[in-house]
Amino acid sequence: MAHPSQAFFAQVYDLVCQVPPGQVATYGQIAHLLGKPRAARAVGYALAHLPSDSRVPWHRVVNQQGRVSPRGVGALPGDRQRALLEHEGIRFDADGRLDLRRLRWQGPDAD
DNA sequence: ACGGTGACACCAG
DNA sequence: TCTGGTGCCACCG
Repeated sequence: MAHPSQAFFAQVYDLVCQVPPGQVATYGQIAHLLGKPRAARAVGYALAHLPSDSRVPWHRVVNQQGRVSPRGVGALPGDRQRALLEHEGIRFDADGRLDLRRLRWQGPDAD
């Protein structure tokens, strides 16, 4: 919370914290739930700046294709996200995609 | 105030 | 389906 300037970040974190293990949300979905359907990119920006010691389940947020977004250039971090998800029982196909239709979080009202 | 940047989404070929 | 272009939003010098 805190300074109004960081209000958006706080809202993103609070919402992502509500995504239960074994389920996932998309950047656009988070933006929609925050009342800003066009802010998907900003959601990604917020998660990208999350401190490493954070308890926010950032790995449960994937892109609309159901794949973990490549970070940076050489980037192994994507593998880390995938590993965390697989640890929660989520399966990936040969193309590195998960079944969004089956795993997508239904929103704060659903849980 | 302004322009560049990024873990995106959407649409046209 | 995949790829490239475009729009969008918040943040940072």
